[in-house]
Amino acid sequence: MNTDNNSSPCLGYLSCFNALSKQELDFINSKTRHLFFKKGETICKQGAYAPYIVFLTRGLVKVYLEVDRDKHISTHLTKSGDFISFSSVFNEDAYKISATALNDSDVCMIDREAVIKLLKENGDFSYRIVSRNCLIENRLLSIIGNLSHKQMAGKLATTIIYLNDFGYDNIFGSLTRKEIAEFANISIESTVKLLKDFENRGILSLEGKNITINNREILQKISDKG
Amino acid sequence: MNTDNNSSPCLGYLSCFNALSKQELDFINSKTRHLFFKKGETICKQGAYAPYIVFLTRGLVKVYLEVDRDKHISTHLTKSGDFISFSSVFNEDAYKISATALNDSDVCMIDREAVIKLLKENGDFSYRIVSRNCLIENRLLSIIGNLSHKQMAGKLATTIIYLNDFGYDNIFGSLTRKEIAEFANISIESTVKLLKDFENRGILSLEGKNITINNREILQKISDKG
DNA sequence: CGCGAGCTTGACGTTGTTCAACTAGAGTGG
DNA sequence: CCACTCTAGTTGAACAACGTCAAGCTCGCG
Repeated sequence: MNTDNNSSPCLGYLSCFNALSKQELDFINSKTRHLFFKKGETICKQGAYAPYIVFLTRGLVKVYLEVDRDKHISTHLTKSGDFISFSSVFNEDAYKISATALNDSDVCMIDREAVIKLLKENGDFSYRIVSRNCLIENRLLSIIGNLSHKQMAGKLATTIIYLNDFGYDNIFGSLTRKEIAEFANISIESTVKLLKDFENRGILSLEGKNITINNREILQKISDKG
Repeated sequence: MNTDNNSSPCLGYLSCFNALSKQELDFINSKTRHLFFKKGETICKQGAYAPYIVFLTRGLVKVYLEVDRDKHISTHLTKSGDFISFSSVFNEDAYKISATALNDSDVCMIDREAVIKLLKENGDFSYRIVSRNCLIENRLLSIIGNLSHKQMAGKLATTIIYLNDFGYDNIFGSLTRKEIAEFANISIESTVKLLKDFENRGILSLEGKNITINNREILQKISDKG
């Protein structure tokens, strides 16, 4: 982990921050620290003191819950231009989630008090935050739907579609089988077996880490019906 | 379902709405419809067009996902003074969840455009909404944690603690076994058997619908360790 | 060339759902 | 006031799904 203290206005061009005036942007930039994380490094640790709101400007990050010492479940990916942890910072002083860099990443740590001040003063800014948080809520609800009734094949199909559509170049190259399993919330072994099964049925192709979807419709059907 | 069109300022004394000026309150009240729902009636239907933000002023409501024709999973309860559906209404025009009255309930249906207007204009109001949404997000994360790794006993214990601590008088009197099962996300039969098991171990007492916790510590331990 | 992490495979046991049957109580109509 | 029915609750047995274990494989890297 490396500290880089130039306060370039890296937030300026990004949607939520568009609502800010030049003055407000300067203010928030003065309260921001810019950090670099190498692939594999932990950016947020669930349970740790959380004085910052974390924002990703470059890279790829997985966000996950640590439900037990060795049991993780990934909820979503984050790419440049989105918050890694927003709500974690609000109601209590601890991160509710952990986040790890899947690729080298640049991150802004923004002082939470500064964000709170802006939220209270700038309605347009907070409106955008509310709207963005609602998207996350939808995502979490859909995860709950998946976990609660789908069986393995459906969970994995849903996961592959999510990852594939996330819009990051060669996403599967950045993920191990274990990480895919943690998104699908099934065991590594089941993940491997099912991937092979999908391949045998012509639904997708495996080539090392890479996964190519050949029959999107069937995959979607498996995802839908559980 | 019964319409009651007097526009009493029923929102005035409630936390999020405290941020509003007299003028803003009048405005929001003029955009609000007051409805009565009998026990058992559906207040929101997942997938339906959602032009209103729904707010509960009296009663008890369960909020749940319909993951399949006959498979429901309850995410949380709502009592007077909280929103039933807030985020559902934001990003897309459909409710992401369903809600049913467990007891007779009074509800406000607030025009979403009016709320959006206030969010943009009143930073203090939107700040409170952001903060409240973060609580929901935490709740959803904890549900994901439960679903993803706990086994039956842990799920049920967690559920009983949640329901018991919700702070509604004689809560279990308002819930069927099926509804408890839908909170715990296990089958009705397993719910019944486990409840009896807990009773045999002296952890709780069953008397008809009523459930009394006798040994909170053990229940908490079962909930924690899964 | 050898080591280790990640990956793959099959066998086995556990968990929890499903099914089927039965009971209790609440509401209904004769 | 008593059968009758319908729903909610209860119980046990059988089965399927899935995780765990154990073993072997492969590939990249020192």
